[in-house]
Amino acid sequence: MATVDTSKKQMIMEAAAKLFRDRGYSATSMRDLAKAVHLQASSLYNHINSKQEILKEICFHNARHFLAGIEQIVQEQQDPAEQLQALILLHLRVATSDATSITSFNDEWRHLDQPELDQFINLRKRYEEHFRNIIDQGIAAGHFRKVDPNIVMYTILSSLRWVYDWYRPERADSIDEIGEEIVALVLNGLQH
Amino acid sequence: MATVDTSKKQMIMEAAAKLFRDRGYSATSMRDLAKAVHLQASSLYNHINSKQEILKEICFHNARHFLAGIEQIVQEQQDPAEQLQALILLHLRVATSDATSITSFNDEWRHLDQPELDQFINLRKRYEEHFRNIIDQGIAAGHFRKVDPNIVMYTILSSLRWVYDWYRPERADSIDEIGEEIVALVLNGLQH
DNA sequence: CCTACCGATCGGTAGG
DNA sequence: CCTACCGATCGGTAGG
Repeated sequence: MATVDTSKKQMIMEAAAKLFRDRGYSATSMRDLAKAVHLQASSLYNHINSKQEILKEICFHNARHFLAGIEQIVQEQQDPAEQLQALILLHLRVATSDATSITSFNDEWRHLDQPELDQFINLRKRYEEHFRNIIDQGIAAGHFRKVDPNIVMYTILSSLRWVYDWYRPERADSIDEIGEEIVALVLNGLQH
Repeated sequence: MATVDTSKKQMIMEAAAKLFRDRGYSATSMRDLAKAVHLQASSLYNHINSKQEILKEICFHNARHFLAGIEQIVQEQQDPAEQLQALILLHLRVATSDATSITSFNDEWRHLDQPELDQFINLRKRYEEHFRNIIDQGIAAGHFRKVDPNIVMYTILSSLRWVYDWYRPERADSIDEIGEEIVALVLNGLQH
């Protein structure tokens, strides 16, 4: 007995991610969420402990995913240009497998309470340091032009972020084609 | 008599933009806003009509600003590469002159009620059509590689969007230097 | 998993 | 510009 419980929690988590993405954390009420999974608001608390807890799980699940991904890339790939390409594909792969949750992760983390807020920001900083290192090494090795690593990093990260809001699986272009275009744009630029 | 009223409303609007940026529209209460301008919540309503109205003014002020800007660029500049460069500088100029309001414009417009929500989305569409036209013409004239105009547009728009969150006037780099780096990155790419 | 309900807070109004 | 207050809604609990 008591085996479907985890899947019910999963359903709640996914409905919450969708609502957080569409309306934001603050504008989503527990009654909205309850309605989405056909429960009374009070019944949600048999599966989750609080609204904050849902946000925490979404944010840290994705943060760990990205951090583990970039650490693997840094270990496996040697060439900075290849690392950068793998990084872009990592973002796109995560985006397509878990698009709703990642938008909450991107936009709603600021509603985390302390101390989780600081913990989250630290995970993000660790990720960004890896990212900057890749660019620094690309410059040092002469593969990249002498650019500001911060500007390049934020330009790439934000262009990938947009894909989550914008990409719809029904579209003709596969996500790989979009990835290749972004990689080409960043590496080779727009001009002939 | 009654002359300082407009400046008091301005103070409220600016405080609201800052709060909307930092906490989001829904998580900002009228009591928060009142405290920021040293009033009682009820006294706000001598200067503004509703919380929605504040959001409306912020969103449409910026939307009109961008639309007018791109229409002027399209008329004045001939070369697509120059138009693109002028467009990037437009975004950065708006960002530095009105950084807080623009973040609300970017992130909080979804909390607009109807029919303003649809009106806003239409303004945005008109802006994006101009943007795509510039890229299309650049490709047709042979100035740009054969890229997906949508991907290029969103990559550029989102990389500029990030600057608002990230740029602090105290920093060493001037906004023009950042702009030049982004223009160079988009036009020439990262690789040697 | 539900009914019934809690104290707190919300956007906004009445009236001066 | 304030005091006093409205009905609605919030996240969450008690108890079964």
